[in-house]
Amino acid sequence: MLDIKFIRQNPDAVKDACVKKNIKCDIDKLLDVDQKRIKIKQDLEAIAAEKNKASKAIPQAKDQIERDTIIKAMKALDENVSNLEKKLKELEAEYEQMMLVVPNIPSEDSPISPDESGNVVAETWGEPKKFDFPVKDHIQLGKDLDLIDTEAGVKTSGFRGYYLKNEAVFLHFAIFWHALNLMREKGFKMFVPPTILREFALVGSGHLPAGRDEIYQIGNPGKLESGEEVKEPLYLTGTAEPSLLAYHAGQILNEKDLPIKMCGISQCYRSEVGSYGKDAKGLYRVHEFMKVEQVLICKNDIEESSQWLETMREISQTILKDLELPHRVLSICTGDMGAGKYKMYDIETWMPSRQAYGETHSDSNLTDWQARRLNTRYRDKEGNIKFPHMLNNTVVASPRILIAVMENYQQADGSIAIPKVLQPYLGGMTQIFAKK
RNA sequence: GGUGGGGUGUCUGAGCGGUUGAAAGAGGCAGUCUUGAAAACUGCUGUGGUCAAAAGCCACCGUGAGUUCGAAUCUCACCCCCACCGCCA
Repeated sequence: MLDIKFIRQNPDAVKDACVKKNIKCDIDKLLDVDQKRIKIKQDLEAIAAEKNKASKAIPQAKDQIERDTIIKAMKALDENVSNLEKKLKELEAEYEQMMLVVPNIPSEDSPISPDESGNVVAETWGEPKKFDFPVKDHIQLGKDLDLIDTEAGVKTSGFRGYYLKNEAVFLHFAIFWHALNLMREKGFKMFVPPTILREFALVGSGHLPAGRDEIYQIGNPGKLESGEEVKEPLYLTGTAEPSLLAYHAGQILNEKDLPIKMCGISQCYRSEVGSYGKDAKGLYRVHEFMKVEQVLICKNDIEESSQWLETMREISQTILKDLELPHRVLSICTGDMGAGKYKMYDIETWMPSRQAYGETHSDSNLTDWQARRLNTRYRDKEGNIKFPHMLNNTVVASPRILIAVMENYQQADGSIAIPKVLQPYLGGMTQIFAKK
């Protein structure tokens, strides 16, 4: 969410952001609704002030007659109130709905383009390996070495279901262990956050209302006295980011406690309704996976948060470098970055079967856009209350990262070598062979 | 799932129809004293809106609705927390 005062003063900058981000949002209408609601609020406040004054006079009234006169006057004041209140309620609802859609202003250095074709390669690390034998994809490797079973997965859990098996299970957790250790060294507070979330957390992070289709909703049945069922909507989150950020929702933090560096490991759920045809095979696009996520809350200082965006990108690249996986960094263009973002990088890791880089990480600075939604604030040294900047980035997500590991580490004999850094987590295992 | 007790500011905690935006204490900030510190004493210390700012005004005591001239206080529903019982990884 942007500051309404900012929108009032800079309507053109906001409209420009809508165009660059390819987001439909009628700023003129928003400002019109804003003005109307302010006007009604002022009228109601004037009435409330009169009523308060009269109300205070009642206990001082010297007799019943005087009291009745005042009460009569107050009732007269009430005449228009319910009408105005009804109107205000409608306007407020409309206003809030619109405010949730207004995008953040993208950074000056973000590439401008309506879609992902405008993303720019910012950095490349490592050379895609040349194989002197025909490469298999992770699906084939997974079958041959009995590591992945998608047929059974689909049987039990439907489209995009999968089982990880045997050494793949250990590989999966070895990667997470390695990631968690790195994050602890970097000074992050560690969390296993909840994945069943209330609406406000997802509205706060910006995943709602825009991403409603992407998110699984579950019911929390309760019963009214009448026997009617009521449900508070609950959602399965697609990332630890909302639960980590919402941890501080509604709080006023102290500047000396910033930055707050949080790291969460959680299961992640994505309905993927918008991508039925895409990546239908294998582990690339699945409905549930596990992810280590990093989140950071820092001062409202664009230079500082911009620096943290780079630092968080480096942390993620450290994991990929440890795993010796070739990868590249994309500077994401305005049309591909999402409404709340100021600046965004994706990291893509080389996947031999695709003969291409595939997205494995996503690093974003949302400045104060989320903090305003979550009402997370801090008091600076001068005592001013401000909204902090918030950032998030993938540390590592599996099984997607296993695609890169399995495919890049496959050997001529059909086995898979274990990356050196992971071997200690696997009891010194160096290679995965086909089972007899 | 059942029964009982609760949700008040940074925290503890009082208030249970009308000068209560809210006692008291703790904490925090500033000052006096002190070589310095501690102690003691004095003062200040919620958020948001109107609003860019001051004064004024308005709103906020878990959330939402209601009763009333007037609600932190009464009614209803919901959410959450605590205790005990039941069930359970």
